[in-house]
Amino acid sequence: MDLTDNDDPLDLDRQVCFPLYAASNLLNRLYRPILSELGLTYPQYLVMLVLWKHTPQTVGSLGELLFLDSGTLTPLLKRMETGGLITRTRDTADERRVLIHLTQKGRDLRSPALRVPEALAERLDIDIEEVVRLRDQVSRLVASLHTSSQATGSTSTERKPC
Amino acid sequence: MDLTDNDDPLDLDRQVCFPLYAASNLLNRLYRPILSELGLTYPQYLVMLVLWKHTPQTVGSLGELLFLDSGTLTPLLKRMETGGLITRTRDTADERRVLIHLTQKGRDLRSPALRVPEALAERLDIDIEEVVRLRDQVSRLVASLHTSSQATGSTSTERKPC
DNA sequence: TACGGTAATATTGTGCACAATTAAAAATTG
DNA sequence: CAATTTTTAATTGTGCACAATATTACCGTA
Repeated sequence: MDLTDNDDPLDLDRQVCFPLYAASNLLNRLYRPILSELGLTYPQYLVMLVLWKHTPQTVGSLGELLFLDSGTLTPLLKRMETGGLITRTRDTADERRVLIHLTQKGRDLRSPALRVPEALAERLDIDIEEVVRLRDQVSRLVASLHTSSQATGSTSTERKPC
Repeated sequence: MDLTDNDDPLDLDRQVCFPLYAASNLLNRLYRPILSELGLTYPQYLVMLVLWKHTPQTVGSLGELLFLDSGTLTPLLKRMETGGLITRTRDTADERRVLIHLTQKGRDLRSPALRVPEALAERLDIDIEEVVRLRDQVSRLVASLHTSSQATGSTSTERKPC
């Protein structure tokens, strides 16, 4: 039953990526009914988190912060524009850029969204200390993944399986 | 700069779910070119991991192991059948079930797939100890998410934000 | 001031992921 | 055994996620 007591590199229990994949799916499933009351999907909620912090953003700046590209963001932002949460306008100073601004409706959504974290917490059942550790460890992985996706070369000697 | 030095519950850096979401996307992006050489996507690779371990499976048993439902698996398995990796046949003993068997081509794919973990490891740059800790912590989260998605009631007093 | 190169966004096509619904077979129960 | 309920998978419709490509705008230089 020990997860490490196994020498098959293709055993599901030895995979690092599968728990991350499963956790992401399960969390999305948990968020869905909560966010649907606000008329948001999870990636749309992430865009709102960024915009509530600092406006305007461009498609590119959102993509850097959320690790998404225009192929994902452009249609997503169009749906949010249709929903009346944001505006998409070409930057007159640089016509290549598209500026994303919040509408009043988008700003007003922040207040009810403040209850989202606790609504989610009600559906979970984990020690808060462990969650903070988990967050910081996954964040380090994300940072590592982000840099390794840019530079193919590596300097470390210690490597790891996934 | 401290991630915890912040009292805004809607700050992106305080989210637990966002790093998991980002890590899942980034890992999938990393797997893609490696698995495409085998003609697999990441969820298809997970199905193969299960089938290489034990055959046959049903749509339901695969769904339980991978936390996916028939809406995702049915079209995915049809593509794998079209690709010649598996067969889908109704269970004669219980006509509701669909049995998933490996074809010879599917079995033969295991040998080249043995190199997938190391191919992925080459593109990462993390200490192996930390990865094992991460895997076990995320696995506990997945277990917790799995149970909390079934039973709405909870007994713990300590809750956590996300 | 054309022009080659680069940067930012949009488009296209494929494959998930899921809620909600449907369909059919099996199990249960009166 | 007939009616009801449950189980299993498929279908439908929406929204990501991404690679590859296209489009348009900026930028530098000769």
